[in-house]
Amino acid sequence: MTTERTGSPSLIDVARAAGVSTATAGRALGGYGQVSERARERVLRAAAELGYRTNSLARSMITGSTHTIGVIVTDVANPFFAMALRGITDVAHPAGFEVLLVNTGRNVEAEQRAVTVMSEKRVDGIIVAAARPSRGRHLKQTIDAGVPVVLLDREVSGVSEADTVTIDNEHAAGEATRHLLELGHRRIGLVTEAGDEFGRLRRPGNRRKGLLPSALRLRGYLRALEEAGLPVEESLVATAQYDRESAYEAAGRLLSLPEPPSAVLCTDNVLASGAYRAVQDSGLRIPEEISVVGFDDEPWTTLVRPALTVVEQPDYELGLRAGRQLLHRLDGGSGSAKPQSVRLRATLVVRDSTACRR
Amino acid sequence: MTTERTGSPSLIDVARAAGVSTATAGRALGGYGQVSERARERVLRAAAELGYRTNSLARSMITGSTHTIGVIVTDVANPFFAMALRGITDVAHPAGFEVLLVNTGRNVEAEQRAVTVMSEKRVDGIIVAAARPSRGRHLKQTIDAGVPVVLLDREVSGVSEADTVTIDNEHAAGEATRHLLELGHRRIGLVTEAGDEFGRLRRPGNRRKGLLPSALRLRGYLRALEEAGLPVEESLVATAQYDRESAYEAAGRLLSLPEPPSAVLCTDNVLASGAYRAVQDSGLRIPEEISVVGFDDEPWTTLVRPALTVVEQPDYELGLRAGRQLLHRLDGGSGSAKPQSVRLRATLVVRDSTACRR
DNA sequence: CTGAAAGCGCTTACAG
DNA sequence: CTGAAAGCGCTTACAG
Repeated sequence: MTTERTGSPSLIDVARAAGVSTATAGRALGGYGQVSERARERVLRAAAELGYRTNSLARSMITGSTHTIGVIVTDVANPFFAMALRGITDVAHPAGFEVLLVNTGRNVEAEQRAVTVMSEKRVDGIIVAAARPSRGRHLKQTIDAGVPVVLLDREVSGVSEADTVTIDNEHAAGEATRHLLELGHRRIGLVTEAGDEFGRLRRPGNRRKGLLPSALRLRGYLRALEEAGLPVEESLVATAQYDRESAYEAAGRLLSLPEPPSAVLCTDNVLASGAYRAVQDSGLRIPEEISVVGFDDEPWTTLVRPALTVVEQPDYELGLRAGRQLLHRLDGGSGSAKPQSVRLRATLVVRDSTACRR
Repeated sequence: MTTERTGSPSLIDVARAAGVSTATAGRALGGYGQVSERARERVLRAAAELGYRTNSLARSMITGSTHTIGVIVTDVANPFFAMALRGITDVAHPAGFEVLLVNTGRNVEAEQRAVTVMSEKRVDGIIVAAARPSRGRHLKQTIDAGVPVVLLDREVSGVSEADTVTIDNEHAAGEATRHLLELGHRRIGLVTEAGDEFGRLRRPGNRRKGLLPSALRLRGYLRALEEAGLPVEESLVATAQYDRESAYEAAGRLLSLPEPPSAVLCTDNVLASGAYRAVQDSGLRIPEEISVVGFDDEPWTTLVRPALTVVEQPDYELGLRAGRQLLHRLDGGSGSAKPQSVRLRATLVVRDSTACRR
């Protein structure tokens, strides 16, 4: 029976109108198999007249592919992820893939639910910026169930089968720290959300995966100090929640230390804006009295005075590469090839907020 | 025949393992209909053991709902849309809806394709920030085909059946202009991407829908000047492409006018950052020698010195309301109720970049 | 090149 | 509460 008024016209309706079988109509419309020019024309005309739209659900159920990739991030409103997301869509759309987006708000349960739902919706693959590098069982299961996963921005312990596209955070933070060391700074403060990893990181030989970017940056900072033969002082590592206000307070704590740092490094763009504000409010002159380094090259960093020295992350490219990685794997070519690991370099951009220690 | 090794286990496999019919297994797993406690337990256990994941495609094909909403924006990387998008996901996810995201890059053809694909994927509804307010046929067709559409941030001519969630741009720009007028400014420059609408807007009685926010802001500016009995000078309206560099140049043109403005209003956050930069580089002191007003309350506006006076748009709420609007319509309650039109107010936040004309 | 038939994996009356 | 059967709208061998 035909669904004439209930919903949208089906292939049956089109086939009937064109005077062919549904098989032929499907071939003409779907661009597969062989169809005579004459049949094709009649089908296309009928489809246009009826306002026919293919039902992708039915097609996907048969073909096994939805041409949809899942993208899971912790916060789309963070410029870093917003840019990465654009990188992903910019490679996905031209390739004929749609993006199913989930924002987890850094909640692992939300991430687990997202992965489940995406599996049920039969996405072809998933790109995920994991909320917690130590929680990866759901991702492992997803891969085992045959859904390719690309880890974005952060590796996850126990998910070694996934492709990985990250930034060399440890090296980047090291660069920034060395830059300050070369300027003569000996007491360098850090504003980070990974302060609680301090103890774990100090234990030597701790090379396991599963650290958030901020923790890796903390490690880069610590290593650079050690290599310079400087003592690491825990009071110089100020922990903040992941928001501007908390970073403001953390930076304030550094500045009011009995022996305050002569330079401050922030491990992230959100924290940097809060810390920069705190330094402004402290009345200290940048860079004469204190040097400041941020992470991520947001537009505002060149608008403030003095312009901020930053570690510039290739956020857009990160997304681009993750998208390509996934599409490549879906292409079948590399179907079950061994996981690829791409690590992009961040660049230190020296501007006016860093200067020699007076 | 069972798909035992080919793919993931199906309901048939679960039913067999649990010793019940697929109908019963489906009821137990899907949470619909009546199932005895005993049967439910056996089914759930079997499903867990097999690692069963429901196939949403099959379910959706029958139920007619995918629990997915399409979201179309011009640029996810723009903080304004990034925030709106988060508003949408924040209301969609808790309600059990996923978001299918398309970035059009302001390209109408991309938008048309997006709408088609989303229809074919049978999204339950679409939220769209249209690329061109004058091009709405594809949206109209979508609505006619039974897919609810909510217009975000911009109305589209000829799509009167859609719900609408916008900001009162004309009023907001008027407020900003009046603020400058009250400070004694008589020559107020505008940096906008809608400069080419200048002629059309000046013709009185032009009340048709289908103007981009920037054009509405231009209109608000023009009206405020007229109401103040001031002549409108075309040379004070500097047109820019939608990027920082172009805004930098446009602002530069204003400043090098024979008789330059004593105040500049920017109709958008991207343009504002470029214009602010141009003023900085001009050497003019803000606000002593020139006042500056921006749009959108980005974090950087309080980081620059002097802090920027801005029109603050409720970007997050815009997304939230659009999401709610759509979900409400999907709830059936308001199924075919007449279209709702929500207009949110933007707020003028006066800071240090505006002062009395000297 | 074309069509009849089977089948993708579910849900939904319907009868018991 | 349970199950056999029909059906959602397509694509895919298979035979002609």
